[in-house]
Amino acid sequence: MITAHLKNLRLRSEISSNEEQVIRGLVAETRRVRADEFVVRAGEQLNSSLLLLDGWLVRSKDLPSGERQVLELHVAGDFADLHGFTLKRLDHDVIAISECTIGVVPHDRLMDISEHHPHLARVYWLATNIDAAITREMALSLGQRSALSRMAHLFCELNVRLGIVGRTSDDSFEFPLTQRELSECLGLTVVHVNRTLQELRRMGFVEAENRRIRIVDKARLEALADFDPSYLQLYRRPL
Amino acid sequence: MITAHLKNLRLRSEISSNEEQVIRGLVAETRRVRADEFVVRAGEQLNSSLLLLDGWLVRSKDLPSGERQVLELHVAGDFADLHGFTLKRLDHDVIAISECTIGVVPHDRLMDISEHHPHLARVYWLATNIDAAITREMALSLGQRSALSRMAHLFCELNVRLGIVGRTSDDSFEFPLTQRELSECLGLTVVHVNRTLQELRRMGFVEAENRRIRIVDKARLEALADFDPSYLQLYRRPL
DNA sequence: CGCTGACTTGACAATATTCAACAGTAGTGG
DNA sequence: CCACTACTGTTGAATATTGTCAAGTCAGCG
Repeated sequence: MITAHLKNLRLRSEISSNEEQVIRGLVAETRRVRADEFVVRAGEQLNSSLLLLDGWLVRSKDLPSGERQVLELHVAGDFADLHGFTLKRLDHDVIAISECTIGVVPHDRLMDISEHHPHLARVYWLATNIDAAITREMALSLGQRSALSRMAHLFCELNVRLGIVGRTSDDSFEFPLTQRELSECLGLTVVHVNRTLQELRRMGFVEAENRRIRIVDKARLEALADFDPSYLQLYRRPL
Repeated sequence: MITAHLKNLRLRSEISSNEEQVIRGLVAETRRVRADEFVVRAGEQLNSSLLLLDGWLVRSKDLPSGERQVLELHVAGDFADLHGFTLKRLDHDVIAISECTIGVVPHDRLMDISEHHPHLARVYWLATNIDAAITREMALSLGQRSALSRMAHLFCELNVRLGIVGRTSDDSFEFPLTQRELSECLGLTVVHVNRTLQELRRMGFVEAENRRIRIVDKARLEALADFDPSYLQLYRRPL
């Protein structure tokens, strides 16, 4: 299960077999959570971080008025709150979208990496920085892209990220979000998401049914989305 | 000049005098850049990071169609691209808004911290994570807040961040952005920013003239913005 | 069978954008 | 010193995009 996580790391930098052993020793226990469960609440004091082994999580923030914005979607292999190691209290909630299997990583094991494995510490620093890059791209979407382009962009990104961890087949992937949840990702209302999704279908760019997205015309979808995956840092670098 | 930077760090965690010496030795050279100059371009290979000593910088991304979104505003004391140390290529540009003084920090000095000063390495990891939290709050603004509330929120945030580094007096601060640049921060058109700013003035919440913002009614501005500064992590924690 | 939640549709309203124009200011160069 | 240019801020009118409200279908489930 942790292989998805290793794929993510190895795509971006060299991991020695010794480091692999350290990584394999990170998870102290495995938790199973149900859909819609709050996994971490904003402001709560943390002493462990969560490695998502299977399922979907979101980071989200609420306004007092009740509106919710999803700031990042997490899939298998992602560290959902590695930034909690230094922040100690998150500024956002972490909520399960589907049933999830989560590896609990105590902060003292991350502290051990920080103290004794500087290269691996940089690998994980990089991981939080890639995370931030994904959030920046989302902010660009929210600020500048139209509803149609925004939705297209999200599907393109997920197709790449799920591909890395072997969760796609032929540009299609499981997508457990309801249209309400999707609307919270895109900063739109449910009604408008419904219409936008229909438009993407009508144009023949995607199919969406049975909690599954299939990208039918990838080239045109990417053009519509202005999708350039370089923000995902899909290459190996020395650290 | 580096004292602003130290204030930012010390607000969030303990810095020993030995660590302070290391920090004071980070800047290899000082650069001066003019307003509107591109300081870093997206995709460019990096071997140093930039500590902003004075002036204003932005991180921004462009769409092929020419729209620009500012993803973060940087003021004195901020590391503008510390994440470049691990990323090696940024996903965004860094552009000077005003004339700036910038400390150039070679990556080999950061590497030295990573290898030999694990606590300080965590302090800087924390810094990039706080940065990401600021971006998340901006994404929340872009996705869920109205134009009026979004603008109010930005002013509240800047008032706090500038206050930390001693750049405010009595809830007022220099604000060198044009309305066009402000519109790129807020994901709005210039015309709409003009009207929104007038509305904030008309309501008696802020004054804005001569490249300066004065917050007149802070309590009501913060209420309008739903401003809760906890995402800025304004407390000292053990690391 | 009657709920409930997810998805869908239509009519209408609000928010923000576009386009066009003009005033004021600062800087440039003759 | 003045004409010229360019940029910034401002305003009005028309338009587009997205949101709101209300209602209805459909499937799954106790």
